[in-house]
Amino acid sequence: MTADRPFFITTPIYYVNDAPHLGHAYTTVACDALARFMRLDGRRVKFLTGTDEHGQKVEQSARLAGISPQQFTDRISEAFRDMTRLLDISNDDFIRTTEQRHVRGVQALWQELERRGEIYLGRFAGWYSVRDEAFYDEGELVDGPNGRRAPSGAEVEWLEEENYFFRLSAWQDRLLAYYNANPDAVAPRSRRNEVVSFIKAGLRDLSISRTSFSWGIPVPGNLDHVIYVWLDALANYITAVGYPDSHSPEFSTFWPADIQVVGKDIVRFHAVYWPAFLMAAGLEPPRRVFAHGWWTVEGQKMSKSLNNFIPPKQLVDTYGLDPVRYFLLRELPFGSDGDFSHRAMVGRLNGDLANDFGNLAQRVLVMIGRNCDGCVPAPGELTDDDAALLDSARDLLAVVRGHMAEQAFHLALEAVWRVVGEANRYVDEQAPWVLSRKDPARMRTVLYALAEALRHLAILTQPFVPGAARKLLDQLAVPRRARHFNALADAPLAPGMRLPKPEAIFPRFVEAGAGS
RNA sequence: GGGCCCGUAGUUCAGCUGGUUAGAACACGCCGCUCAUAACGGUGGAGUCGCAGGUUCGAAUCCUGCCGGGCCUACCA
Repeated sequence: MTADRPFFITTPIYYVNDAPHLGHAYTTVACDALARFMRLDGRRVKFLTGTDEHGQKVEQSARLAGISPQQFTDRISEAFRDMTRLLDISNDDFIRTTEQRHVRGVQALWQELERRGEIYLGRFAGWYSVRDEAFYDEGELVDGPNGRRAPSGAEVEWLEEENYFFRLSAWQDRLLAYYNANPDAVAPRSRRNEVVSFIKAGLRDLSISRTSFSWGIPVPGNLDHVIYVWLDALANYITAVGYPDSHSPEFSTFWPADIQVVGKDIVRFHAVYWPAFLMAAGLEPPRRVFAHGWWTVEGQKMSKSLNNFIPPKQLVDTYGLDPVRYFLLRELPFGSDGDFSHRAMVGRLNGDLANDFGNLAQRVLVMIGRNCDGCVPAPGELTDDDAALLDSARDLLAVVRGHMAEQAFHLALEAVWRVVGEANRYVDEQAPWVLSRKDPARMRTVLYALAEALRHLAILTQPFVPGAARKLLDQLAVPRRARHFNALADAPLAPGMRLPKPEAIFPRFVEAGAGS
């Protein structure tokens, strides 16, 4: 038993410059599935998400909108909270970098780094792009029509700033040693290799303060500077568990995080800077940083020019929440890039969900309703066929658990659906509609085996399609307290239990305008 | 420029350290069933394994070159 072993999982905190879209939904849903899985498996989970609210771009966007940065940030941050409700996200906390607990924690982290001699005051000079909020090397600039530009095409200007620096260069060897000793600390493997070769290429000290804008956390002891947004943002993962009070029960229980899920674009911040900051402050790095891939939409990259960012609300309104969650987790290996298309979405929804799983539940429950007085039937002696089906269902937890330990959602779901397929074959082979006339006792055994298989499937799919799984468990009259993974083996369906009238858990998607 | 990855049935992809007729899912054809959300089950056809060489008794699987596509290469969710 994994009694109460803590599990801390985080999404990135989302930058409030953008409205929530498919990409944010993806990261968040993946974390939610993992968090729900671990809770059902008996772990004590803390699942954190939130918003990143400082920086020059936010300051500018607020000015454009004619409101204060705080008002601006309140508004967008709320949109992300709306998204968690929309997607039925089970986060235990939602942190904002403008909150007092965070500001205090970041300043404490700064002072700790300073005390340990990891920070020094220097000068930074380079080509700066306001739009990108980034400095570029001479060699990175490209020639444009109006002079030299950033690789992104943004205008650049020569800027010299007094900056505080973090001694990142001093951590190169220790980072390499860490990743050698912990080969799974960055996943998937290809990302780890990228990170390692990046570190091997040599690390320069990192500028960690800015004087060109003020919407940020002030540097303790020097109010001309605000703390660089990444040092600010990354720290949310520890300020949310109580840092700087590193002896608090919350902190010692949950830090280091078990897994921090990020998009592949920000893997370097999380796998190079972040562990360096932590080690420099005397703290442990996260156990794993997992970088997932990017979605295209109908074969095209999501971009501002195409304006094809899909709002999560639109997806849920069109397909329903559970189908969207299922699609995101089933369609491609976590870590790979993929394409979101209407055609593929409907294929999964009607194929996997409605036809395979939903219809299986329906045909079994309807037969029970008609032939067993609407009560869980009492089984007789089991045949080898019955036992084979039940064994497959019972073996599923271990298989799924193994895949979830590696964040292989698509394999976990594939394994579950193999049993769905097996159950459908079993229905056809046993033909309970024939048995209802010829051998009612045998029919009851068959329907019991099917109902019990359904119970396993419903319990195991809770992390992925919580709404539909809940409906199915209700229809099987499984009590709320018997829905965790221990109940799989401990609480089989009780014959005689009255079942409610069955109702489709995954309605088919019918194209608008499709003839009747 | 440097580093890394990929190119396998109509489509999306599996094929680990080389070894009998190259697999799955979806789509398609045929058959069965009729409990069910016109769902389910069975069965079948379909591939020059990017191209050209090489190593080997034997390569989709190793090596070289070429063509095509992608990713990383320092402060941008």
